[in-house]
Amino acid sequence: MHTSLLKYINGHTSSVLSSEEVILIESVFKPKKFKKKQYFLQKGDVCKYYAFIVKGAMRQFSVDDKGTEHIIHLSVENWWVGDRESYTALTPSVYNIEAWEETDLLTITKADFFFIIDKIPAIALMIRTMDQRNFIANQRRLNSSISDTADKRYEEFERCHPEFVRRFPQHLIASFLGITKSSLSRIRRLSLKKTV
Amino acid sequence: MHTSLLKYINGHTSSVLSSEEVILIESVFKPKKFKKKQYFLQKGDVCKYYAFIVKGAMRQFSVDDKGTEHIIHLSVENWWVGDRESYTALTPSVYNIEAWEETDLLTITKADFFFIIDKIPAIALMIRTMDQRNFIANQRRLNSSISDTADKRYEEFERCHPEFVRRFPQHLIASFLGITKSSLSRIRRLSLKKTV
DNA sequence: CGAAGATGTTGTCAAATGACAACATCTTTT
DNA sequence: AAAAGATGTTGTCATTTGACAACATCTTCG
Repeated sequence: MHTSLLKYINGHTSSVLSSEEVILIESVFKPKKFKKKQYFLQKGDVCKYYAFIVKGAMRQFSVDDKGTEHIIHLSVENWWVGDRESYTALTPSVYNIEAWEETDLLTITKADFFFIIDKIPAIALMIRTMDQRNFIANQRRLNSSISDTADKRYEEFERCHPEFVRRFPQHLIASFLGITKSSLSRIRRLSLKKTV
Repeated sequence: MHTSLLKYINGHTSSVLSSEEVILIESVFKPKKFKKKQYFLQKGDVCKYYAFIVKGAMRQFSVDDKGTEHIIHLSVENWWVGDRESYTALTPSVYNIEAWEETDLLTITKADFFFIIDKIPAIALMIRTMDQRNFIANQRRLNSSISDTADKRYEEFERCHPEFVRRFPQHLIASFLGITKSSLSRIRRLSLKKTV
């Protein structure tokens, strides 16, 4: 169960984890299984666990006054899920996180995470790299959301994340891009005409 | 010149910097002055320095095919500026960073930054906290950009960053929010009618 | 002072998008 | 198999926003 996580950690660092480190890591990450539609986090609750996705897919979303859902993140294998704000500040989350497929997670508490950050240099490095990537990805998404038109954003999304287009239904992707499902449907029809 | 930076670093950690650490920090951060409209980073160049703003204000923006500028960040005293992606990957930046006012910076190279991260625990902690905050801020901005209407986004911006509204012209704020200056002008007129 | 530039508002029109609903498929559940 | 639910498309109409231009201030700089 932990092998994909260990690979992930090693992938972020030049040295290899020692066997003591591996044991420590395996002791703090608790495997949990989620069924389709099962919630990992519900709005109003504190996010007690951060989690590494071993297998499956999840979505993080907010719900506005009108009851409309807005997709914040779509995540699959080898990604992390959790609400960082709630996790570190211990405040009630404004987001929901739900399994979209049968999902295997490796969960870790805040205390354990802080503990292994200090104990294992590779983890500290991994976090820095993760934050790094996240920073850049968010920057790009933000840039495209204020700079590009909806059809360009979708085109870009399709190009960068073809597996997501296959794996998540269209209305979730529309919501991720900040448009309605009808609008995305029309954008796709028009872009088809162009290429044909 | 460095006092505001030292305060900033101490503000992120419970312990206080030792005098050796202070000397090391002062040796790697080089003060630089920028005049209004002077570029700190130009699209196509590698971002060789990250910088702490001691005094002044800067803007980071992209320019699209049509020549339209899009504000990515507006930054003032006690904020950091730089293109993290270009800085760490040493790739040409797609952004411009320009002084909007007379600005005093404390700049640091990537090599020096990595060096002091390993040497000074408080710096490592500061970076983690910075990334943390950035992560959360970006998450919120992203959430609002896909969930809220333009008038709500402006209202929120005004509420959270009143000093920015005073300090930067309206068309930059419009661009930051992802709308045109005309549109923002109209949104403001309508919101005035509501409150009156 | 006068010219040039920056900033902000408004008008007009077109394009993009949302809201809402109906409908057709397709999948899952009972 | 039948029913229920999820997904995706399309139509209609209203609203928002963008594009573009004109204009009024206001500031900056020679």
